[in-house]
Amino acid sequence: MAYGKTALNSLAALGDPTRREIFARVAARPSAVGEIARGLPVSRPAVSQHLKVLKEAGLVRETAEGTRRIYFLDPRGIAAMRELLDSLWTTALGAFKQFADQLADEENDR
Amino acid sequence: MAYGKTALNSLAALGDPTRREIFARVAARPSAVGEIARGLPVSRPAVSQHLKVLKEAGLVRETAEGTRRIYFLDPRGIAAMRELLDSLWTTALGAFKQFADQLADEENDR
DNA sequence: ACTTACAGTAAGTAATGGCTTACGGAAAGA
DNA sequence: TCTTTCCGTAAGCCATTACTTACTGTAAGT
Repeated sequence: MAYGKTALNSLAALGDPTRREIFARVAARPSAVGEIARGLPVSRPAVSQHLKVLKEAGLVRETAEGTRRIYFLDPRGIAAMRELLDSLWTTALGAFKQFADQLADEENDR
Repeated sequence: MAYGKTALNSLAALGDPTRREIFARVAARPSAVGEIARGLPVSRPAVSQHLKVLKEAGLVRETAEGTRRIYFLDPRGIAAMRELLDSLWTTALGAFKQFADQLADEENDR
């Protein structure tokens, strides 16, 4: 529980391939739901549902523009994931260095 | 497709809680499958399956040691995720700024 | 007021994914 | 070679969830 639930939810939200694709499109450029759905192999309501998950995960936000809803990246969610990853990265580097040294020693022993 | 799909896949691999725990244990110290499974609420084959996913995501690698398979982190996967997140961070800030400016303009128009 | 365009929600179905048990196979020791 | 230890794979089960169609609602134009 060392990390925020937000970051963990974000990771889980990216578990679905379709949702990853939607996320990538929103990341490329803020867009309306219809635009995002266009070209995707799933229906527009499906995209709406995915966007809801991404929103609850803190990865995207929306703003109304007429009857259209423009979705764009939420910096907070991205930041949370970055922090989580940075923390993992630190401990991982330490462990890996130790392991690499050990491997090198075993090489020298032959 | 502006970003590497591989890195997104890596992030997705960390979506499952059990898989995160396994990844954390491997991150803490390179270990064999049996060691990792010990203390976990799932069976050893389940751990094997999770490790397979993590491996395909480029997050871990393995080396044989007798009949044991030692799993350790793959720094390249971690690095790829960091680069992706850094890139996302930049675009997220841009999208958010654009959103904030737009809101400010609409405020002024009233 | 009527229509059109856009999007979220409900409900039911299909598919995915994580888990288990059972099995097979390679390495090391007796 | 026989046994033991370690591990990956196969098959099937079950809970979750992703998807579709149908519906409702809101904003804007005519």
